[in-house]
Amino acid sequence: MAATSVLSKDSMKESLAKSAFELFSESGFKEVKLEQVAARAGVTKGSFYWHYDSKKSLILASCDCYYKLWFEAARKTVSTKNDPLEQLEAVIQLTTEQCLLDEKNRIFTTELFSLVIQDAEVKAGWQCFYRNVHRFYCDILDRINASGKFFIENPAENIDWLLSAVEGIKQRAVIDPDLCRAQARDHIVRKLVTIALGG
Amino acid sequence: MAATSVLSKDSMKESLAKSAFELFSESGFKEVKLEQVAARAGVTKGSFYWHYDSKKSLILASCDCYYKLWFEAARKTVSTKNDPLEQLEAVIQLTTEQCLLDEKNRIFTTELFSLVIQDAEVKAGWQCFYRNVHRFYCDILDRINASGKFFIENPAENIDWLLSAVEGIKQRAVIDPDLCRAQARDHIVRKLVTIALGG
DNA sequence: TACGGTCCATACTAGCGGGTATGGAAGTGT
DNA sequence: ACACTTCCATACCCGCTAGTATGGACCGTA
Repeated sequence: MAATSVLSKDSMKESLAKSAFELFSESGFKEVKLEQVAARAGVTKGSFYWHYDSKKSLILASCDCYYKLWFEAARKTVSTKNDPLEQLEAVIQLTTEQCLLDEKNRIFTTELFSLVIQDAEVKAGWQCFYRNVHRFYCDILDRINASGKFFIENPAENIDWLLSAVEGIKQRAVIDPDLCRAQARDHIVRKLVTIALGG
Repeated sequence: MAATSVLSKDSMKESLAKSAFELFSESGFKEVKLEQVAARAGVTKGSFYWHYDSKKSLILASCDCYYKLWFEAARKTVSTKNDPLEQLEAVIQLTTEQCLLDEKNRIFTTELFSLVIQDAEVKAGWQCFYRNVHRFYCDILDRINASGKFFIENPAENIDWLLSAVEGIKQRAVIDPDLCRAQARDHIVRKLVTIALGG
């Protein structure tokens, strides 16, 4: 197998996953047809099956795509600050914006939760992602503790409450347009920071 | 139309809605087929269409079923206590148990959220239900305030955070079996009460 | 030049499930 | 006794889509 072939194969496989992720984020897993996914990637359904053996494999790939994007954005956001407290605020701000303003994010995660309940593999993937996100936040709290400015007693539990609140906000945002106002957003971010710090 | 016919008609229509609600709570909206719903209610698919004109009507009816059951359980729970603070604790306890122990509840609501995003009618129904739940909790807080024992500054906002946290817990419970331990449950209930009281 | 692997398109199958057409049994009003 | 309504069953249609069968173009290799 030549090097170019390898690249071509992987790139099309990833392109299909990315196309799927985008479409799933607009209409959900069941609504999106394989032909649409293939078309967006520039191939046909027949070719799709050369790269994936089923729709479910594609769904799993699109989840990985989402997980990867989350960490890319989060790490990038963190890297813009030096102070760990500012890092926490920045990541919470990022997460809040995603919940409140990015409807596609909401659609994808909501659909994902349905699947998590129904499918063991999807559940395992989500479980892994959730643990990593949890650790990501905890690391920031640990750095805050190390800085000596604050002392956070139960970082892990605070983060659990933070993540719970975030999911709740995501759902409220679906039916409550007022949450998207800049003022409400800032208020939410401040409240979430308080939760993370154990207040 | 005779009285017996009226009763029979409404009873079968409700029976179909109830059967649908139960099946949806086990496998989700898309998975459940109209034939299953009809069979559980003791009729066939053809008969189903005499009572409902589409699967979507059935879904809406099953949602109403859920909403009704929630308020029945909540009101019953509240009626067992006189002290509004105890009422609050009891309802939060009830809600938590539903989130943590009742998998069917989780499945139904998770599926419901997917639909809320996709369908305007389902969304409107959920919006109405959410408002009523919100008011239900706020009324309890108002009674607590009236009792003079506590003073809760922002009842409405506290309840928003309470409901957000509850939804987050529901999701965490899917992947975290530890939450179902009695000890963890009590801890969560205490924390939620604190949130409701504005702590 | 012959061969085998890669990647893709075209055309097709299969079966599932929402919805319909139709008829019939039982009860009701006159 | 007659028509009429209500409620249900049987049998059927039809659209849709995941997945398959097949063949061909291209590329590296011997």
